[in-house]
Amino acid sequence: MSIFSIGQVARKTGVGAETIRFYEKEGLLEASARTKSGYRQYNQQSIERIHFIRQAKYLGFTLKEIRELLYLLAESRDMCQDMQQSALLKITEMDQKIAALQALRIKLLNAVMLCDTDNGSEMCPILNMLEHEDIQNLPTLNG
Amino acid sequence: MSIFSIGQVARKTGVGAETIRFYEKEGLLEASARTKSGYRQYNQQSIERIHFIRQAKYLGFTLKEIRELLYLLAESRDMCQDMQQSALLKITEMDQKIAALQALRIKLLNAVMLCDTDNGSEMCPILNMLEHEDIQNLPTLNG
DNA sequence: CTACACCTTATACTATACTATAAGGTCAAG
DNA sequence: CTTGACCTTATAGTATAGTATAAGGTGTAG
Repeated sequence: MSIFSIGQVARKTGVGAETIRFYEKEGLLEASARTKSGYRQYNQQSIERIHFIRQAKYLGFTLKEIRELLYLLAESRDMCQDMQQSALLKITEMDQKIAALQALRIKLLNAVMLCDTDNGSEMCPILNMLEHEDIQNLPTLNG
Repeated sequence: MSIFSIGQVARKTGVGAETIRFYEKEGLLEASARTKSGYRQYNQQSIERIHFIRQAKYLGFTLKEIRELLYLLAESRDMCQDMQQSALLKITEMDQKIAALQALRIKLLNAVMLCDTDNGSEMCPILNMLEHEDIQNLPTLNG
């Protein structure tokens, strides 16, 4: 398994090296192994963990929440009742987030659909896009 | 149609009055009507708009993005081609967010399912919950 | 007409999540 | 054996999104 320096991980993940150190300080990344001279050493798993953090951040979770998520995901093997309850709460929260995003998506799509499709020779771009299947999971309108 | 003071709106939305003024300053809420003495006046629509802002924030959008979303939703009637493209981009982004959340949800659910269901007399809480249909849209595992 | 809750603006402070800088140590290439 | 790109820590600065405070005006109840 190959080992990466903080700079290499930074380039691979698109996250600044200072941010990676910051995540370590904040307990999102466990303190990595070090070379004799003190350089941090990372592996493929570290990179995936950073990707996970960025993704969760993008989905509206705070670093504190992401720390909890990582903990829940990591410790699943010996999860106690409390942790399971906590995990189920998170899952329910995600269900609600998904439903809310779907509603917002449809709202915006409806707004777009109100456009005048008869303006000149150009076809409404939304209809164009749908024909080319650039949009996945087309919902039923007003659904 | 009834009219509300900033304090009433704050109580109705659970958002501080200072935050409502802050949103106005940031262009998320149009400058509201005023009484002769200068008091802000809000209506039901203002309240819905604030709910929308909070919801979108919760879903991981920045205030800047929310300002754009509000604009796209409001101006749909005379949307030009550019705005439509912009709206479609947002919809695609939301599709990706939804897919990512669904994936994360399943990941967490899988982690929970690894629990030992034979620990004493108590049933695994996840199975309990599923039986009681507290969780909507049960996904196929590993799907 | 005076409390008291509420409103106004302006300004300052806070938390979160980075991002940059300084001062110095490491390491491979030339 | 020095140059330059990299690493280290510590500390300071920034952007975003509020949150609090000060100093004062408004409105209604007693």
